[in-house]
Amino acid sequence: MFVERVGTLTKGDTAPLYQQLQRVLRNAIERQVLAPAEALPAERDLAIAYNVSRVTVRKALDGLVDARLLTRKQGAGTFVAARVEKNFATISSFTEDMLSRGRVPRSEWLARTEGTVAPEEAMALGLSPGSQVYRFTRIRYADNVSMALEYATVPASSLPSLDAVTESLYDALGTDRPVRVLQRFRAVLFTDEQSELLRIERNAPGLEIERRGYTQDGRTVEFTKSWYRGDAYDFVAELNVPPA
Amino acid sequence: MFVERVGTLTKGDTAPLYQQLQRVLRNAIERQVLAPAEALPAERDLAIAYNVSRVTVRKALDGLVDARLLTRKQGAGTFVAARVEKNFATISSFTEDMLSRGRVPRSEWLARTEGTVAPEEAMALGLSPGSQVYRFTRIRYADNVSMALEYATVPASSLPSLDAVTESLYDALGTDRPVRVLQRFRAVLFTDEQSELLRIERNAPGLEIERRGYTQDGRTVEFTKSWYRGDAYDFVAELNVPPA
DNA sequence: ACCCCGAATTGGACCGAACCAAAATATGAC
DNA sequence: GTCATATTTTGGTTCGGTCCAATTCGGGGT
Repeated sequence: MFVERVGTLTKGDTAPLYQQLQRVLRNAIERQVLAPAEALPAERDLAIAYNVSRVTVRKALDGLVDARLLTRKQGAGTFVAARVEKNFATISSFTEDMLSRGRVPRSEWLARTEGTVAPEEAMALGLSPGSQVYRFTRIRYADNVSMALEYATVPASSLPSLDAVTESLYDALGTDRPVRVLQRFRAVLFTDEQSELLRIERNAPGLEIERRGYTQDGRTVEFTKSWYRGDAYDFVAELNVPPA
Repeated sequence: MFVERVGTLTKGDTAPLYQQLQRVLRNAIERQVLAPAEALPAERDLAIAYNVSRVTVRKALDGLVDARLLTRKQGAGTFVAARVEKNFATISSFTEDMLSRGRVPRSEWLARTEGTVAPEEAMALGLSPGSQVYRFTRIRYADNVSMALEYATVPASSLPSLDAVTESLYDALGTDRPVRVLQRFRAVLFTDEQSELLRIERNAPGLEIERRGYTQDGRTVEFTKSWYRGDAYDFVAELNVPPA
């Protein structure tokens, strides 16, 4: 039986059924209990097997389909994705990014100030002139190797205090953590001043990244400009086509 | 009445109801008939107003919510997103990218060959050794200004013939068009040879982009490595957090 | 063996209905 | 007026059904 192979829904679990089903299937796929390209039982059969309605099964599958773990073909069936791609891309802060690569992040503070929004910031953050903002300027290190210069601006309303930020800005933001960011990349040459701060040779190439972070409800909570060392940093991103 | 303000479902339209509802709402939002932060009628009321079931209303809203056009708050209501961001990011080929910026794309072919996969390509494309591939090498221009050097590799099985590609590779791919791409960015210095091809000064910064394109069903159909001029090209991307 | 066609299977779209949980609002006590 | 509390409103989850459309597959005919 399918249920025995992949696992059952935990009795007593208060989470929504469709999420439980998702978890069970996701696990099975990740540990290859369900082989790539393998067909799942029909939705109607899954519903019977797990004793839930087909609507619930579909809602569970919906999530896994747009997480790219499954593919559906009308008339044919639902299949485990042929090639399960890793959790690539999907935003992360510098801190999290480094940790996920097995490196130790560290920051050297250059400045940490409170002030009134500058015009450019007001535009980017969608704030009215005169609003208070916090600014954070840091040199970022990974395993004690300088990686980037970072200038972050955050609305004062999104942080309890100026020194709420220790290492990770995103941790400090808490519920105001961005769920979505827009980034602009371009290649530049480091200025002499920047080279000195990062202690790298002059005229080295750098990746200039401008980032705007948005909360769930669409507020802008982060405007960050950074310069990454071209020789030490790769940025990986996933893009999708618009849904037609 | 709400329906009069935003529009009605077209009678006789054979498209699924939830898609029609989506279209109507999307239009209203885009042309500001529905103001940002404005609350929509309750789902139950929408269902009555449009004479569809609440399930259908929810399915329509679901789509708009994760397209960031709406936000939902349990107990409170559904609201037009405060800040409607443009269709940023969301992959496009060089051709489409340039057209959307109002520039005229052009290519200068350096090579167009057929051959057997190289080890690096086989790995990237997930092909077995010995498979046939097409390779396309071009200099890309926008408004007759050189923008990038591009080396693309595609499985022969995804294209009818080597010369199916005229300007846009993605057009030629047809149904095998990627719906998702993974990109790696890094900043580098152009080599002397590259500088010469692009007719730019030596030691200029460039954006090195490695791209893998995936079709709907997870097959890799594109492996492209390109070098963009740092002074002429900005790349914008949208990232999301994983769904927990 | 091969090909065409109808039947069975499978996902896709919809419906009406019910109950839960969070948020907003009305109510009443102080 | 103020504040705690009950009620209402709103989205969130789940059910059992029905019909449609793409795909697959078994038969029958050649």
